Amino acid sequence: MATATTDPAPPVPDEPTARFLKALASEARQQVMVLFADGAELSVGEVAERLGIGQSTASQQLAQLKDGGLLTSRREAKTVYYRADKVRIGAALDRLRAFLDGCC
Amino acid sequence: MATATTDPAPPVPDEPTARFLKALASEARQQVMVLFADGAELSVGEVAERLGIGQSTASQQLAQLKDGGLLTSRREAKTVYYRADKVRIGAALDRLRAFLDGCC
DNA sequence: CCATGATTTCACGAAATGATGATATGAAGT
DNA sequence: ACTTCATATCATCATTTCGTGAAATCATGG
Repeated sequence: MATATTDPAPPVPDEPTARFLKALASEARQQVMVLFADGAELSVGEVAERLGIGQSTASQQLAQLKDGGLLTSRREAKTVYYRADKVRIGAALDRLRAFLDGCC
Repeated sequence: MATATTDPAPPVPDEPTARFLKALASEARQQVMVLFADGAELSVGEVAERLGIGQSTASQQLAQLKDGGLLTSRREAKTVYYRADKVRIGAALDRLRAFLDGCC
């Protein structure tokens, strides 16, 4: 059989897509994303500075965007550089389209 | 000139796209959307019943989804029928892709 | 191993969002 | 006009999210 016993109520869209949507559904995080145009690579501190927000705030937003599959991070010595993850963004958009296609 | 005096800080993605994202960034509303598969047309009461939520809650969720461009409504006598708005959904996805394309 | 620089994690108050019941609006039918 | 049914709006409360500063972690250099 394909599934087990109970079919435990699918999360509707899959978890990754849900996280993608939540990550992007905040104007603050949308503004963060804009900074990463043209494959720009920015550290947490730079993001905080450019947006005029606290450094811990920036760190959390970036983490959520990374969790949502929009950013990747790379550590170089002490500083962590983030950049847009084109591949996963594309995949997320495809999943979103698939969900909307399949649901309506 | 193209713009006026101050350039009042662009909303980042346009308003409609922002509303689209916010509307979809809630698991409750995602579950609502699933009900509208295959062009199904449902009244507020039916949505409330199928999800086991209050009638006012359903009404508000549907309103937000409509505002986000995912649903249309049509009134027939006393009852209001909602259904998925394929056209506007497609447009929203295109705008979202454009934003993500242009920003990263 | 200690000091430093950068980021992450934590706890907290403030603001936004979510769900609910009660009330109001709208559309028919009598 | 009055009643009824369905939906929308309102006031309220519980939950979640957001932003901040303090403390903890992590990686490096001396």
